[in-house]
Amino acid sequence: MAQEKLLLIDGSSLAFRAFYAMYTQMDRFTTKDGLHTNAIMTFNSMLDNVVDQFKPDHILVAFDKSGGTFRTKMFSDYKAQRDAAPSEFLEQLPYIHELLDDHGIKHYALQDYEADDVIGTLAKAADARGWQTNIVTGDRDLTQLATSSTTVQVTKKGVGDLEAYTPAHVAEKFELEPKQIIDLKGLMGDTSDNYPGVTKVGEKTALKLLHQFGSIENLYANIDELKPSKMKENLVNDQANAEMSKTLATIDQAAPLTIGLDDLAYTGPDLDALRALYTKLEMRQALAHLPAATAEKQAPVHFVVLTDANLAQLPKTADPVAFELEMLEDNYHTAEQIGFFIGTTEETFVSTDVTLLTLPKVQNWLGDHQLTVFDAKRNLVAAERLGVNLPQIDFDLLLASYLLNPDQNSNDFGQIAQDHDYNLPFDEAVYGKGAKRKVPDEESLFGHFARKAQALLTLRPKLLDELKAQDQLSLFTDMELPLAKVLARMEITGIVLDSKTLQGLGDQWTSTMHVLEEKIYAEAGLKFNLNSPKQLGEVLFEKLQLPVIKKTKTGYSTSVDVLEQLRSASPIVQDILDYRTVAKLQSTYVAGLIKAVHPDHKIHTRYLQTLTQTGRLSSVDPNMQNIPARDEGKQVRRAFVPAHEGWQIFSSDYSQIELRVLAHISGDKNMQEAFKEDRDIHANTAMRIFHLDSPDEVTPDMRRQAKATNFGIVYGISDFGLAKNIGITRKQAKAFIDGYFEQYPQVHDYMDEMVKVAREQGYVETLFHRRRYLNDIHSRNFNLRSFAERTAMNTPIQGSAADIIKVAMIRMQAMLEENHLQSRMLLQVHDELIFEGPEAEMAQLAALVPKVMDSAVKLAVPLKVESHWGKTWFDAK
DNA sequence: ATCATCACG
DNA sequence: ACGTACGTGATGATT
Repeated sequence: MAQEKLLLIDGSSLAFRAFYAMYTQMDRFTTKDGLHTNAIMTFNSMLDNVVDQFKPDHILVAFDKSGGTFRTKMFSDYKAQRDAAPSEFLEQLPYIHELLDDHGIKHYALQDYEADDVIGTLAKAADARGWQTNIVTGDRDLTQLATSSTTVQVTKKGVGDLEAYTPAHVAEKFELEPKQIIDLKGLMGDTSDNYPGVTKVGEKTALKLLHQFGSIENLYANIDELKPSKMKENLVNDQANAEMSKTLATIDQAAPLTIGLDDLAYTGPDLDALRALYTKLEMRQALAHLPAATAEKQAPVHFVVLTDANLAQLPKTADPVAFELEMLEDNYHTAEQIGFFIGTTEETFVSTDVTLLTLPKVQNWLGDHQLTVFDAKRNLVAAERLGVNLPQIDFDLLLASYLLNPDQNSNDFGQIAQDHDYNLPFDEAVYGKGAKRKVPDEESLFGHFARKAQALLTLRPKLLDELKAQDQLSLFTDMELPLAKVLARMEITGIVLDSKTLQGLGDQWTSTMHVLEEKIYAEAGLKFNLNSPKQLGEVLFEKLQLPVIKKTKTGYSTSVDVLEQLRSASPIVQDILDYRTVAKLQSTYVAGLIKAVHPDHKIHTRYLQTLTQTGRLSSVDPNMQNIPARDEGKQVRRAFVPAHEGWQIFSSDYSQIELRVLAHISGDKNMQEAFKEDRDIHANTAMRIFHLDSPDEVTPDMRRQAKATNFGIVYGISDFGLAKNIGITRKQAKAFIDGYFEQYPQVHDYMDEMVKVAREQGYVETLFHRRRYLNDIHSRNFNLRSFAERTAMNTPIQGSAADIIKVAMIRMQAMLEENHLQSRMLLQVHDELIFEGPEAEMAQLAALVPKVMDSAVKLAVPLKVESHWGKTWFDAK
């Protein structure tokens, strides 16, 4: 039989380390009931790490017992100087105990003794039995326990790394044996435990003495060997201290334990209990890593494999039907479709033959029922690839979950189900991840399908109730769900990319790049990797000795704002800036976009509808919302062309939508007046903050500064941020902001109000009741709290603007269909919609699109929309 | 996987 | 005294 392995954990010390390791981020880790979980989470992952690493057969976690110990009785000041543990820590301790119970790990504390003594006693017993022991602690004093079969693992900075103290390692570090560690502590004392040692003796001196004498006892027996000195005087005077300190530092290896080694057998966690605890504590990471969520360990489920012979079994029902067309990859435009399920209240029908869906019988059946899905857009696009229509999706678990709380950052079905207290294996657990992702055996796959179907039908009424309770039913039913269908249509339509045109541009940029490269190498006097900020930093700030303006945490900053300040210092700087520009265009917008073109010569982006915290969309594979719009990069837009000869690209954008939203929700009369009279809002702001009488007095520079201030206001202003942005002093920026709030007083009230609302109810809302929770609003950490406050001010503005364009998109799609136009909507870029259509329809679009967009919602100020069209996206400006 | 950088609104 | 503008995604380098 292999050697028994024992793991002893200093629970008190590790819990403390865990708490302080995440101390600065503490307020990010709280449950909705306000319980801090940072120590619990960190302790949990430390536990997983060490159990994984040492694979013990026996485990004990020892804690200090509250109240005094035999050491306090001996020396009343022992640990007396310590502050009481923070309440945020103490509230977590009971949960750490519960966590250990659920992990199946014994924990123990003994009256009058410290965790060290419990550990020391057990380690000694284990040594006697010839077991192999690892002790995990944050306290170096425990290294005195190291023996040939006991290793003391001490946490290094943070909690991730362990330093293994074997007798050999102790010898290497201190030239001492483990048992001499207590002599070391006796001489040095310990400030954290508050015992004295010998005056003026620190680690250096203590080590020297011990190398000479071996122990405190031997030192005092032979003290005459020391030449007279201040140190010797101190030693003599403090002999009692030294001896007492040594006793205090000595771990009692014969503590009267009421448990023994045989009580410590470790057989693994109670996964159901752990899952329940993790769920209760909202520990999503931990839940995700729980190995239990595999199909095998789930209760068996029933399903029927659908074939063309048993289609008649699909029952007619008025109840909701769960549906999914499953793919293992993110990109549903191209992913292999591995199967589907149709789940009714009674039975789940499954198949890997997705062509069954194309049979008229199945299509008709699907058309006759209300479908409940996870990710409507994904299913719509995938079905369309088969030529299948899903006309009646009326619930989307992913979307509903996102609206209830947008900060869920997962789109794993199992994860979302678990977030709503429904136990469903993660997709990741059933399918694997990364290179290991594959279609599982049919039994697992179909079992997973059937469980998902049940989850959908169970969670649907629950989430609908919650949406209703949060006043978000209309947001869900009338906005997000219809939008999913509109977005699916836009993604499927795609936009044609003229790769030849783009490649032509790319060739020019590539040659510019080569010229600049050579020039820069010559100026630098060496060749290096220009794309490496690290190497570039060395060249600029070490070789060329340019002044360092800013540092990043890894080295010198070489970002644009830094380089711009260095432009006059050396001609190399401008060349680097130019190189950066063309390198970016070439790699991201030429090579990158060409790589993303589908065989139909089109780009089919995917809009992420459940990602942003504000309600905006985002766009991936490729990102079509950050195509260059200014300067040379704008040429890229020439490569985006209509799908047909004689068609054009048409674009409409909201003018100043965020400031108009602000004027509306703040109710500010002065700002509303400016918009009602269609004035240039930035010039208007300039007149007000610079106290001018006429628009003629506004200089371009005043307007620029006023514009930056307007933006700053929308972002949740700070004088520092504004100062940095427009290159004025912080004092001047402060004056701008004060002036601004004087001129737009209700904007000021709005800012205060949003922060107050966030504090009182824990979240802020948009015009359409989109919600964002701001846990950090109560943080004691200035940075986190300030960030939450700015977010409270910005989110209703950015989010309401996002709501408005979403409404416009839904109406716009309907209008295109009603008017039987060939034109179609292709892209959305936050405040802008892009279409393509026959040249003959351009005039109609020019009338229709702005009308739909500016009437999407009725605000206290008008919405203004501007339109352009032309042969390419570049020309639609 | 994370960082620094830079593209967009 | 603290050290900050809001929301995103892709790239190449580095770990």
